[in-house]
Amino acid sequence: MRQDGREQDGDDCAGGGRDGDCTLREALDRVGGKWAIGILLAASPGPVRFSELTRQVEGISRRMLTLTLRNLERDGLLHRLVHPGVPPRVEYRATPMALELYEPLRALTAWADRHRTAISEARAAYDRQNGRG
Amino acid sequence: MRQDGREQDGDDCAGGGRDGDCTLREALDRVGGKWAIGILLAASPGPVRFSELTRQVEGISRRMLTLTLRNLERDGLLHRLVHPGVPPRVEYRATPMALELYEPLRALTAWADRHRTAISEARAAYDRQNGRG
DNA sequence: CAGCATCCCATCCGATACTG
DNA sequence: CAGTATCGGATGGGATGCTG
Repeated sequence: MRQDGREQDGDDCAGGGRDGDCTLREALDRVGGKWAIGILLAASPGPVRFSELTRQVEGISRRMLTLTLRNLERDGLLHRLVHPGVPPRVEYRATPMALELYEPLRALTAWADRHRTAISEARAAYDRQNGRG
Repeated sequence: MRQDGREQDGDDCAGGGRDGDCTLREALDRVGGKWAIGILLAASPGPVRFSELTRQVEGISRRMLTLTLRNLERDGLLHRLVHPGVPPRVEYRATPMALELYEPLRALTAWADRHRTAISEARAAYDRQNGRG
């Protein structure tokens, strides 16, 4: 039931034919979830604590924050550092590998930015053509 | 119930705080699904027919192919051209906007490629530390 | 050939209550 | 503070049968 989001390393990842498609899937699986990006961006400037993340990543539940953090940690995108004591204090820090994600993601953002209105209009046109209910 | 994958244009898209996060979400929502990339890559070199796609995008079902094609068409990433006659003949062609996606996706692929083994090892280490069952 | 309709399961994700 | 445990709804996606 994979509630922990853990997958086998021996992924099938055959789904495309063209080379690099599989590699792309790997990247998207890491970053495509609802919260991963928000967390990584929040952790990029410097280490953040759990409670900071619940505030900075708006709308996230403690459950999804925990699950996503664990996955990012597992993939080596975040380091988790526990400062012993009471109250507990845990810091998450983006790894260099995670910081390198910034560039590719900026490229994607730029694309979305360039075409935002075109996409919006395409949708409107499509929905007008067909029914939207 | 959204079986057609249609979402409102007025997305909440608040989930991050940092600017550009929302824009990034929009892009990922378009391209993050299991099949969108494979289809777009297959359609990039030139127009493809439905049946070609069922072969080139390995593992896809007719259902998911249809759904994903409709979504890509709705977002203006594919043009659908029906040649009347019997048997039916439908061509899908990537739009210029879709072709521009190639660059950002290549950046992501390059990232995944650079760090593939690092990620794999991070996972193995994590799973060794904690239990993998 | 190019779909659509239906059924069903797996996973994602949110809400909530509890804990060291 | 930083989680874990449990439940339940929403969504993604596969299998299959039917149709113009």
